[in-house]
Amino acid sequence: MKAQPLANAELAVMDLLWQQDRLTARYIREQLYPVATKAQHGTVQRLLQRLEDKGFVERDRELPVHLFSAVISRQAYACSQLESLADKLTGGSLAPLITHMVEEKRISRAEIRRLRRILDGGTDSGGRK
Amino acid sequence: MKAQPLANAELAVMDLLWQQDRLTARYIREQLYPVATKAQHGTVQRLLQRLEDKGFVERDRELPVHLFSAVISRQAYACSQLESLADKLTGGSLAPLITHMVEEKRISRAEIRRLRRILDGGTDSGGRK
DNA sequence: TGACAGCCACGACAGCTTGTCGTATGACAA
DNA sequence: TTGTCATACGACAAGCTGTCGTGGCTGTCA
Repeated sequence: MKAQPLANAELAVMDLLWQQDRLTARYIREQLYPVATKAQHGTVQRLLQRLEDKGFVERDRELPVHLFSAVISRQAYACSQLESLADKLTGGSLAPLITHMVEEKRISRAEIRRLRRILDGGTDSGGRK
Repeated sequence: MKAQPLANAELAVMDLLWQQDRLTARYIREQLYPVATKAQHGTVQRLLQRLEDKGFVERDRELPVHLFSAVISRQAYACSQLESLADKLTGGSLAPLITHMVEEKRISRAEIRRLRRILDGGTDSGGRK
């Protein structure tokens, strides 16, 4: 799953959809523009439509007021971004990235412990590429 | 170190500078545009100048033909991109990213072993945040 | 010295994306 | 019928990216 990157305003919309599924455009507008002028209706609709075009958002057209929901999860998106980062910079491998972060002490010990626990779980279940 | 993202053509230049330090603009042009028309001189110069403005590249003006070199390493750049990715998507933590990748089996067992070895080294040396 | 080649500096431009706005249209209730 | 709300979509400015062209400087060679 190769997801193209999201721009800022788009990410803000996705953030809402990742917090709560099935939102109306109106609710999203209220969150993003608390003091809404008239025009911002259209802005949010535009963002939602583009996100739908890109395959990030799905809309339920049952009711006249559509309900929007995220197609891919935040973690799946983050993961795909991480993969494309690794592809571009380190030949697809995470090791050089993590190595550098550990050497530069940009990961706390707590985080390192947490990561190790995750990786320990990873080989138990017989990870196949 | 918060490095802004690099565009494709810029990344191609950096790739060359990460492979060999101290290159002339001419050499870079020959690599990027093997069948160079006249105009591509300027293109490469432009890219190099923008990279210099952004702080990615340093130029040695000693000789009339400048020598260019990368200011930040590939790994440092990759690391900063990874951090900004984590900041935007997972509150700055790597754990959710890695968790998802392990669960979805997007990391091979060999890679997991390699990562664990890196992390084991990380706590020995008493990592301070 | 003069002509020429190679390089640097920089202005300019088209194409694309992003965020925004305005308008047209349709559904529905008072 | 009129007003309200939502969708659909055309349009646009701003920013970034990749590209090109021109002008100016420096060095070499006849």
